[in-house]
Amino acid sequence: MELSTRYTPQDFEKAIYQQWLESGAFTPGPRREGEKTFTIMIPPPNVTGVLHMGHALNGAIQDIIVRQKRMQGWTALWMPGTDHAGIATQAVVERKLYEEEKKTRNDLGREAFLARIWAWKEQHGNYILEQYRRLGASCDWTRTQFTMDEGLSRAVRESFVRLFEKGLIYRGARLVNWDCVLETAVSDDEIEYVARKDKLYQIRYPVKGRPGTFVTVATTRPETLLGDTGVVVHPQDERYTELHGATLVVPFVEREIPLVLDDTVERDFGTGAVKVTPGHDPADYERGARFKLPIINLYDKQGVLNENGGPFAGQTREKARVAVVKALEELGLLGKVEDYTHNVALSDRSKSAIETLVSEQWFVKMEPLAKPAIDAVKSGALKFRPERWSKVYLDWLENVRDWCISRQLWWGHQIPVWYDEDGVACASRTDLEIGAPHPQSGKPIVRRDEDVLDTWASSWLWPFATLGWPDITPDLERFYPTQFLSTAREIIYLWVARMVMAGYEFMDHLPEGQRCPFEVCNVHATVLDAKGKRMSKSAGNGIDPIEMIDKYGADAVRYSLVLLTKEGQDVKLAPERFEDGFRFANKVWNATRFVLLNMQGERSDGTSASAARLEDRWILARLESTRADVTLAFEEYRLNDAAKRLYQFVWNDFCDWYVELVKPRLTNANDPSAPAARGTLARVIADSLALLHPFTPYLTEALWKALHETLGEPCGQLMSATWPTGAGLAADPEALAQMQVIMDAVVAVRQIRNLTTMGDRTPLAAVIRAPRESERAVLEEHAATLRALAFLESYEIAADPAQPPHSACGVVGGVEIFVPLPDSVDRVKLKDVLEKRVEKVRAGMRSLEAKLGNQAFIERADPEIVAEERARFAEMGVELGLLERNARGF
RNA sequence: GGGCGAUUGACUCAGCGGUUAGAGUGCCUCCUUUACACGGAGGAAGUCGGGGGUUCGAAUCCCUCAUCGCCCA
Repeated sequence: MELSTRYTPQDFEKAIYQQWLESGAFTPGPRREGEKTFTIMIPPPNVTGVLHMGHALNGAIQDIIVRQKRMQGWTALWMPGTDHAGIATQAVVERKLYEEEKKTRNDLGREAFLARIWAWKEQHGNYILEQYRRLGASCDWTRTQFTMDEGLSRAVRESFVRLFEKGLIYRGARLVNWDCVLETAVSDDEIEYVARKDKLYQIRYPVKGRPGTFVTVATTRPETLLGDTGVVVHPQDERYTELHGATLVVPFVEREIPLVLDDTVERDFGTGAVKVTPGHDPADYERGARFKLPIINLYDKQGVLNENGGPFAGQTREKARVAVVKALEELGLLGKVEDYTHNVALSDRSKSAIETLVSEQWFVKMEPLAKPAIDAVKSGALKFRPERWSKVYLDWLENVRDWCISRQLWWGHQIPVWYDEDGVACASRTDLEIGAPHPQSGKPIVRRDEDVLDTWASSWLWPFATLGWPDITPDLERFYPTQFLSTAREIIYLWVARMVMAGYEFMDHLPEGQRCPFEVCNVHATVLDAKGKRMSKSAGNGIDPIEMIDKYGADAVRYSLVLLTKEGQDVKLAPERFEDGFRFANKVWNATRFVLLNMQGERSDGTSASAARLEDRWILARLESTRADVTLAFEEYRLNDAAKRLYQFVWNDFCDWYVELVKPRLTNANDPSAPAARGTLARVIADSLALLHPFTPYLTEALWKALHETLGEPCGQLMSATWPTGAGLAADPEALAQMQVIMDAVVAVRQIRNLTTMGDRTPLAAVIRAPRESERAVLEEHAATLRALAFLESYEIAADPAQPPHSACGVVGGVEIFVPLPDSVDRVKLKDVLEKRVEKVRAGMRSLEAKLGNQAFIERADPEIVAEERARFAEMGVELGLLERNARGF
């Protein structure tokens, strides 16, 4: 296979993905005796979703991990799917219906409308999963799940009925967040807070029986005064002492309400008097409950004032606000009106202001479910990465509130509850007929609950419902519990905590210790834009991952993201950052190309060839330490460390040094060490491709094939190959130390070349003074290597040779390298360099000297450290001596 | 309002108790040497946000302040 000189991912990514799919390697094979399974459940994206950079990052993380485990021989499963995103999807289809046909869902009726949503889902619902494929995701697509599919639906119903029967589900009138546009309750988590410039209105409440006396309160929502049932002040607030026990009168509706003493009031805020509207504010609701204040509901489902609105009944919230303010002004009850910026709660979906109101909803009692989920983290059964997120998780669970699970929507799992004529509810695993007898009361069933369940009421079952639960299927037994979950921080409560609760609650066929749905919860970085702001659709500052994949290739996108994100640390991302990964991919491509061009159709065993030279041993030792480091990093899910290590190995060790070292051996046809060089090249590049494969799967897969074709070796695909084991490799500290001497010497000569602006090719002679046997022996033995890399024409190595006249000097440890220069070359810069280094080493020695002269250090520091510092001091002394002597020599 | 994180060369980030503080990009000089100019060689560039403290020793631990940001309410 001929490789182009440039890395062009567009040429092969699609074909390789197709090859993987056809090979069936994404699907775990048949069950094997003693197999270890490794499962990742994808956080199911919304069916309406479009891949954003957070998905891309998270997708890359999951794929990298699952691919590496697969290569290590685990039975690896990455389970894909989508959720039905109740409100979001219904809203999309409703909008479309209105735009195209000017119809509402009510025009169609429930059944016909649901058919429309299904049709939409069939057509568009796979979009985001297709995008995951572009990324290279090795999900088992044969198992793709959707939360509205039959399997998940059965699980949802089973879980509901079980909780209902246990008394953990109840119906009650509670304060809920109401979306007046979509006309449904929404959970706390479907709300976003937006800072908005508004007005703070002061309102004066007349005190009953004391004309001319008022209590002034401040509010941003003056229309809610119609629902006020009290005003609170702090008992110690002297401004109100004489009004204790007074009764106030709500304007317009003439309701008499008490002035209540409450020591939780912040005296310093505003006027110190606070109106209480228990029907429409969560804090007021609690306060109202404590003082047994009545609850008045002002609004209907659309946010229009009802009969309790007195003269304002029939107006919308917005209109009523204006009208109330105007009327207050006319009555002289309006005080100061100030500009005020505060956070307004908006519905995620409709972006309308959330109204808080009391309504009948279904709730799940969370406290009993939370307990095992708390223990899971406390006992270490579940670990967060980074660890600090466990605190966020625990805080939420320890203060958990009951979960409002009913939604006034059509798209979703309809609540499996039926009522008899008295309104007695029962939950059922099978549908009940209207008219059939109620299982408890025996009276005829008259209706089914119309509402559907919150989407999270299905996705919290994801880790086991996707594996077949409520049946205890072979898949469930094989893949549950899973090992790794990776997600965004904002759904730690929404999803992660609930999945853990569900695991403990429903996996009761397993012993307690095996119920937690995953061992590790990885909380990935948040992707910010170049200015450090969160990427969002509304801000329009997002970078489209697919656009980046088109431009740079999926491998570059994956690698760049991982290179950029240290575990969980937020990342500022500009589109140009993807060039990092692209350049690296190009480097890998060309390094492999170099190897292929030099192979001679065979793969000699570089690791045992007698002609192996120092650089061969060195690069193999570097390969081994890289392999070990990368493998360990994977075990600890430190992908950033692994990616950086590989970058450094491939680019610096292999390309910059080894390939250059080996070139002369390859071009010389008679060099007996050429086969060893070729063998080493093949070994290193093959292992490098394998180690890189999880990060850059497409590129390495393509190169793997090319390599083996060139070698004439049969090979399977890389994604199914074995993770490098390090067989035949050794740490070889001797080779590492010896190469270091050579490399330092090469760099010293190069520095001289650059400083004297002599080109790389100008032939130079060198005289090397190496009084120490250890260094001299290495330099003598590998003089040819040094000569080749430093482009030396001649060289002389001795313990104490004479310094040639008019020469430059480089000092490396105890070694001096003299390079005689033509008279035309100005040596001033060389002197500067030496003097600068003298200063630097002196400074280093001064601080070391102070340290070693400090009695406390000698006595209290670790003796090993003291010995090390002494040795370092001595070594620096040697170097300083040489530097000083040579600096003086100018 | 509560919690968390960040602050290290021009930029993006590593380093988290003992280094003469690192990398990539950018910048400067040189090099078209047959893997790659999406390249190679060399170089300049940082009092590690401010102030206290702990320690023989602090970029690293503690306190505090400031700025930016994220999550939650």
